[in-house]
Amino acid sequence: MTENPIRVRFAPSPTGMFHVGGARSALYNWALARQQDEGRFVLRIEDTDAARNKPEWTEGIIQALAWLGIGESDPHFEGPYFQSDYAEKHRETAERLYDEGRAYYCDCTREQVQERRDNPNLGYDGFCRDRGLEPGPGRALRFRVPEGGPTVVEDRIRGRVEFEHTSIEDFVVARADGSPLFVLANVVDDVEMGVNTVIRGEEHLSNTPKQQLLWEALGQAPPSWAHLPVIVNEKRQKLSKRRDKVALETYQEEGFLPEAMVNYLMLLGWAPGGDREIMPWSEMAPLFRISDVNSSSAFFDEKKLRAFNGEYIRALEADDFVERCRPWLSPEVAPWPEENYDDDVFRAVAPLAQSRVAVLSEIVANVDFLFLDEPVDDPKSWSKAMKPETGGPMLAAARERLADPALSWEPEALRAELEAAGEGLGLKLGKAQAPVRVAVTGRTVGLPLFESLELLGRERTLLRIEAAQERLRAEEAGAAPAGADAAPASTAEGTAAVE
RNA sequence: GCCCCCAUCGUCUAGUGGCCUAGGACGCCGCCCUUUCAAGGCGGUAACGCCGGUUCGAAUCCGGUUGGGGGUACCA
Repeated sequence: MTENPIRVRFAPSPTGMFHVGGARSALYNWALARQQDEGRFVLRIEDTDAARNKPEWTEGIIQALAWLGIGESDPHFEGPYFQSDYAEKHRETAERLYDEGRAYYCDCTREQVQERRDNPNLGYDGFCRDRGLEPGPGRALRFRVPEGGPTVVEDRIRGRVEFEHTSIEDFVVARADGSPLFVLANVVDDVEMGVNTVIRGEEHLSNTPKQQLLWEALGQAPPSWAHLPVIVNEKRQKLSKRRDKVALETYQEEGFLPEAMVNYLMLLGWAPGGDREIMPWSEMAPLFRISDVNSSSAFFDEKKLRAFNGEYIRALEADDFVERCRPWLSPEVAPWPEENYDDDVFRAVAPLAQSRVAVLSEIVANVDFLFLDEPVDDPKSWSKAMKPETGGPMLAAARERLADPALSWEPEALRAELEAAGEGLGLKLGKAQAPVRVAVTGRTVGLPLFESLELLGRERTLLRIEAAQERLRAEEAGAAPAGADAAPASTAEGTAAVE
């Protein structure tokens, strides 16, 4: 027997941001569509809510999908379709439901329904079921839920789920103005587009019996359903736009690699087996089985995502890493004056930074000392490294040695000089390098120091050490003898600002 | 309230009656390496919610319970 090729769909509504849950859902759908030669991933933009819909939001959806590797260039991709283009079909279908007695008009207001029902637990009471109301102003169209029995949803993740018809109210399928509701429009479109497999979030599970009833009422065999577990925050609540970090775009801006994001997202509810987690999409996608997806909710763990991202970054070819960093180095966003930037210098340091960044945006803090006029002022680093007993003396010793014009300005020699300078003060290299590092880069942590100095150059290195010495002297002169912890620091900052 | 879903380390998961004194990964902790920080290497911490059944045998099957979650719109 030959199976019909799978037709899945991804049907986001434009909201101005792309939800990570939607991203996972899209990926699962995409994996399935690509497993069959004729498999199709249908993109439909559910743009009927004109009130909150902007054209650029649709573009955002397409771009986000493309970032994930889902796009128009692939033959498995179909669309995008726009729900708004099918408005006529929606209305026709609503009429048809009415004509065939599967739906009826209702003029009850919410208040009337509420007053009438004896049991506040029930929804609509079916008051207008047999009143034979004609279409007209103020009249919504309600689906006539069959009297007996349950509707059984066969879910490929959850198995058999039964909904007694007594617990499904006669739901509205079209508003009084004739416009269709999600529950109807969604089904009509799926029928129209030949969708045979619906994979979506668990929040839609309770819509499913209603939609299945609709498919049947339209004389169609319902699709194969699969409801994915919700993605939750640390408090185990569904990730919400309002309170959680859910926008794919945000992760992209921070410098998460799409490969890492895709890998991580695939693992939220599913595992390829064999104790493997880091796996490229090309290997992962063929292994994906919808029936193997977990049914319990999954916490979106950014820590683990970062770990994955770091792995992917480290695995990048050196040149690729440089290219991927570019967006954070561009003049529009970089903190340094444009003319200070030197691409050769960046290419030279990049390999040192590659194992040190978990997300690409961190590249900036790693290399900014090379392009800034002055190193950043980080008070914590300063106070930690510039202890009175060691800071000044170490800077002085370092300056003297590094100023020697005979010194060859390369890492090994620089190391030897600083080591010797430290020895003279009874400091091991670990301690000795700290004041120099802070004087030159502004921070206690960073790239390997001697390579950094080499790239910075003798002149700028010496200038920065001298500037730091000056600042130290100013602090000593200005520091109140009774000064508390915070007092010298603020004085220091004030001094630095004047410079 | 009502309908529905879910339940293995802190987290994501492996596990579909014996291979489990429960495996991997992230996190966390320790050690090594080391010019800082990373990276890397080595080691450690830590889970089958609870109560009953079924069975020679249960993380795996059944019932209950507790606890989470989703949905309850003329939103999508």
